[in-house]
Amino acid sequence: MAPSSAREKIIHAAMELFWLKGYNSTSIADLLSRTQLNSGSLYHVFPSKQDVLIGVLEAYRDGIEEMLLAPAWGEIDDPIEKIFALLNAYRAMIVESDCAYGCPIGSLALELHEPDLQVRELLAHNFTKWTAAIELCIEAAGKRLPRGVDKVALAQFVLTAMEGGVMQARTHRDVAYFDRTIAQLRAHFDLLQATAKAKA
Amino acid sequence: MAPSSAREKIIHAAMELFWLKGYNSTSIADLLSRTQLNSGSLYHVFPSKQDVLIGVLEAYRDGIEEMLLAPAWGEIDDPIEKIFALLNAYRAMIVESDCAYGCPIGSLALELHEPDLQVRELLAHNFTKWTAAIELCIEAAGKRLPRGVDKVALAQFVLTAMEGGVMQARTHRDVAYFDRTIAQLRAHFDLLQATAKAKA
DNA sequence: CCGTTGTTTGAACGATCAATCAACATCGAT
DNA sequence: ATCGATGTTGATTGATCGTTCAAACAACGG
Repeated sequence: MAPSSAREKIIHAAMELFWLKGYNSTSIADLLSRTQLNSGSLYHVFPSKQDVLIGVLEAYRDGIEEMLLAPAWGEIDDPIEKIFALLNAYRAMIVESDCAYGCPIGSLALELHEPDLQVRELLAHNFTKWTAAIELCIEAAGKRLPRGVDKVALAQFVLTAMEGGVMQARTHRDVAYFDRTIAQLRAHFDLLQATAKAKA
Repeated sequence: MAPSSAREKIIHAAMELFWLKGYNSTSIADLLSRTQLNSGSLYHVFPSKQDVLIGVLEAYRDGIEEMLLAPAWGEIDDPIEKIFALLNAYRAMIVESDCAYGCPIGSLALELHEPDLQVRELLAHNFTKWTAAIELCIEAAGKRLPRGVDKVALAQFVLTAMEGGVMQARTHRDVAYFDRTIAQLRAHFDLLQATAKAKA
């Protein structure tokens, strides 16, 4: 690990702390003790705490391919299996944290009740990039899905299932809630594929 | 409106403020100015801020029938339509708040990162009562749904769709994201009903 | 009228928060 | 060696947070 700049250190620590404790519950002091920096250094790089958040959201946005999609997909080729492999990566995150933490973007999206325009747009952009990746999978599935299917809506539905499943698993501290949600989504995809086949 | 007790005033104000601003961002001072009470009065009724939260979650839990289900269902009899009528009630909440606020329980569930056991159990209980109501609808739908369908999982899937749809609508400040999610859920129910019919 | 019990008052407390800034260190360029 | 630019130090600030408590007040039975 190369000696990272103050900026990188802060972003790295903030990504973890915001995920663990949320934005409001993470104090500047938390970030300083974690990074071994002083407040002046932090404020030299980021004008305010919100700018740290913006940096974090930009890092998630720019890293979605290599940090999330690539590790989740590995050698998987089948487009529909790629969707469920991504969902399985979230499952692993849930299990790893004993059902305490879920999707960092989703948590922030619900925690920040009146975010600035810039923050809200970054949250939205993160969601959009996520669903765009799913959309590509759906497109690649081609004729296995019915002709008339709304690809945008279906991709957003996958995100919905992930976020809703994560929320319930976290609340009940039980992955089974996530698993049942994904099983239902799988059933939905199976039904779609069956109808596509029937019409062919 | 009868002269309510201090306890009722605080719970009422807290339900609104926690919904609008979240738990952490709502200060005791906010509650006091809203209720025109003094801090001593509040702490005479609730030992701590967390006890206010507990009171709020109990109020939601105990009021789900008459505050949520009854108004949403009105004169609707068809069990499957009752499900979508409930979802439509959430849609109305989203629109009314200009896509700023969603499900109060879901927001709290994601905002509180390390809640006490009692708080977590109350959050979970709220979800459970919600899905139990959906489960009754699914059961009432009887043979319109396939025999082997997992009723518990399907009910939780409805909650998933609601929470995920609300989250996206809030983040994008656009109800269309909620609508697309519900449309997908409707498609899922339609497919289930079609297969139930085909097998009959 | 007194005494008792239950409730309200609101100033005050210590903790913690995000943010500041004058002084200081580092270092490449000249 | 000197200088300016760039980055760092960390004590300090003022605001706000949840919470406390001695004193005052209200209601009511005896």
